[in-house]
Amino acid sequence: MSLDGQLPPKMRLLRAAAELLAKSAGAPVSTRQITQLAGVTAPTLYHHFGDKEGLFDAVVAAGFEEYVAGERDFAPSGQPLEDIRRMWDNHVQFGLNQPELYLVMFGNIRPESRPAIVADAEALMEEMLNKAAAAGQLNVQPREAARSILAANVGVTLMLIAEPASERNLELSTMTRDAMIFAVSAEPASGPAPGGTGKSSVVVAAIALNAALQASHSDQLSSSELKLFLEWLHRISTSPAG
Amino acid sequence: MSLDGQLPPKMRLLRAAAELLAKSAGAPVSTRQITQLAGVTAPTLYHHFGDKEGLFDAVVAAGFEEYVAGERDFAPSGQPLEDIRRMWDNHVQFGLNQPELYLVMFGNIRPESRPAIVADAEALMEEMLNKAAAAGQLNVQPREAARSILAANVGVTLMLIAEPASERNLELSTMTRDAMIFAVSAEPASGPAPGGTGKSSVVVAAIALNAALQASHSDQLSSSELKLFLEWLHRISTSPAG
DNA sequence: TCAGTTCATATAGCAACGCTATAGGTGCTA
DNA sequence: TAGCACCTATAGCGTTGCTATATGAACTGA
Repeated sequence: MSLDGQLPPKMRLLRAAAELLAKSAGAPVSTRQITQLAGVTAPTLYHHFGDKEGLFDAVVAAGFEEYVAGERDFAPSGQPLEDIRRMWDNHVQFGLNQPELYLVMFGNIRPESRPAIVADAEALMEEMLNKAAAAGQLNVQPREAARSILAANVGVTLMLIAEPASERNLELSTMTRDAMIFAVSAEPASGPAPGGTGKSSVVVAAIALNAALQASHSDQLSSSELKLFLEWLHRISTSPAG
Repeated sequence: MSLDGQLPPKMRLLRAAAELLAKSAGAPVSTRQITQLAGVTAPTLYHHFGDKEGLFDAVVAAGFEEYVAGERDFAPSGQPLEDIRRMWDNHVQFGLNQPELYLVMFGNIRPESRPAIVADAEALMEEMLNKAAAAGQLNVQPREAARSILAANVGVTLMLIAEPASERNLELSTMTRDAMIFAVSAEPASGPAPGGTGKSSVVVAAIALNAALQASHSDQLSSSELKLFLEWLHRISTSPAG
């Protein structure tokens, strides 16, 4: 029940802290747990890391190496915005794979004291956005874009971590991701714009849906279902009190 | 040095906790501090609130009242999306005005345990988005839109709180805000949804009708008919591509 | 070779923490 | 007046982060 291999105590402390942090389902990890698992006593921890936070910072630094490695671990696709998309997804996945570590890294917010890790992550994203800017694909400054995208990325990841694993819906991530990337990109808008000048009445909405259904050929309903659906739609849209 | 007015101990505890929380610049607040300021002893706290977290939850509940009041404290502009914008700004301002309280409310993330406050805030935003949907101004489900917008809103607010007050740049907020609102909106002049996956007018119309039906109480269909009708409507409005 | 110095670890314990077993006081109802 | 429910206090438990002090090991210079 101890990590007393040949490694020096400093390493054993780091590994013990990381391991306990990963296993502790949100519960706080005590220095006594850590030192016991590492097979050392309290003063050793404070000799090497100053205090508990110093140890955690060191663990975070190691975690950040892994994070950065993940963020770089794919060949540039040649499309910077596509790479940003992958960075986003990697960020979310990192958070979901190691939620405790992620919370220490990005969730441990204190007023007026910015974790260094956030600045690093921003720099990483800004670097990638610079390529997009160089390719004329950005309509805002890379730094502002990076801050904005990262803020949303962290917000989404925190939300997903807070949800029960069974209810997690990654569509929240992809939707927010594409919204942010689209907003900073300079791609010329193309395609038809849906018309939605309707008022809030049920009747108007039903009529609009009716017209839209007639025009398109949606196959979400079978023909018999569609027939009945249209009949009800008609009944609603001819309702006197909308 | 104590809040021992005529108020009952329960109230004094609540006020003491709120006051210490507001003043403690990020530092943790102990139960001993709270009980001393309130002029009571430890068991009183645990009698009324169960444990420390229960007391904090009560403080948060009071804070949430204030938050909700702020979110509703403006006359509806008639333009739901403009109201969403104001909700966003109010959210950020609330966080910057009371960072400690905000961090307890939205920053205290633990894996797999969602703060009730988040669900409430989502419901609040979803309510507003329903109006936008009813007006045909949304191209995604109000619930998904609310989750996405709120996630980004929280992320931005946390980032701003973490920054030194002198460096805070609210443009981060407005930029992210407009990006999110634009992404979920179906405004004609605005172009298609991000990524080129524009929703067809059928989907927009179906979402609008759905919202309108929820809002009104049309009796044109029987309850069993309505149930099936809504199910089909859902199938249409979640269709991957019109 | 050996005293002097530095580094690294252990023993033991402090103050503060969240929390509680137990008991006493208060005010209401019967 | 008796009984009961509610509320608060005394005192203290176990755990927390951290440290004053001491001991051993390794290196250094004469």
